[in-house]
Amino acid sequence: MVDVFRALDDETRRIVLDELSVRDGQTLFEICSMLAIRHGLSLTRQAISQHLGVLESAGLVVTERRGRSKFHYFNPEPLSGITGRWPSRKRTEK
Amino acid sequence: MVDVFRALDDETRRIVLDELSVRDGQTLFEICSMLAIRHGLSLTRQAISQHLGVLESAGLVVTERRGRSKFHYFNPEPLSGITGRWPSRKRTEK
DNA sequence: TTGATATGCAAGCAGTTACTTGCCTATAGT
DNA sequence: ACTATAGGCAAGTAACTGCTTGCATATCAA
Repeated sequence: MVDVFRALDDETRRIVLDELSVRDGQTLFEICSMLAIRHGLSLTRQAISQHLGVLESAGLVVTERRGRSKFHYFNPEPLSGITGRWPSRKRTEK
Repeated sequence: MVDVFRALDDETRRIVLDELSVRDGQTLFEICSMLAIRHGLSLTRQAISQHLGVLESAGLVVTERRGRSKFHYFNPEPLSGITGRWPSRKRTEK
């Protein structure tokens, strides 16, 4: 089980979340193409697969397997634990 | 300049933010005592000083030096960049 | 079945991180 | 001036992280 904070401590993983938040439900190969073409990241498929594993372990990505493809979906719910830990006191609070 | 995500990827640093959000403006030695007594963390002063340096470099802590003491204040503003990057789509959005 | 596609597992390597140890600077009190 | 207090700098080390390479598994199409 990976911590949400650690999962977010990597620009590649953050970009993956960016991409999934734009187009959800992509496969590993689609994500590889996205990162290579649109972000100039020349990583191997395995490297990206490991990143997806970290994101999934942190609950930020949920997957669904159909046939030989695995679809990845962005789950923003764990992000609430971050700002929820240090609730920024509103100035309207007397 | 340290990334906010990296600064948060450490439980000790997160606890420091917890402590400062409860009692702001503590010195290095006060923070050391807090971590040791209330959290059972037996770290050296230098280790905690380095953590404070990371937090300050990320903008999460601002400091003010008076005499031989340095006071540390929690600045939650950089946290807005985290949830701001992946705005959780509200369900009221059609 | 044969071959191509989509993904998984695991070992190894280089760079980074957290922590310690040792020494140094600066301020305050006597 | 001397001592204690509060903090800073830097090198070294053990553990971890991101990435690659190589091989294996599973699904689909012919």
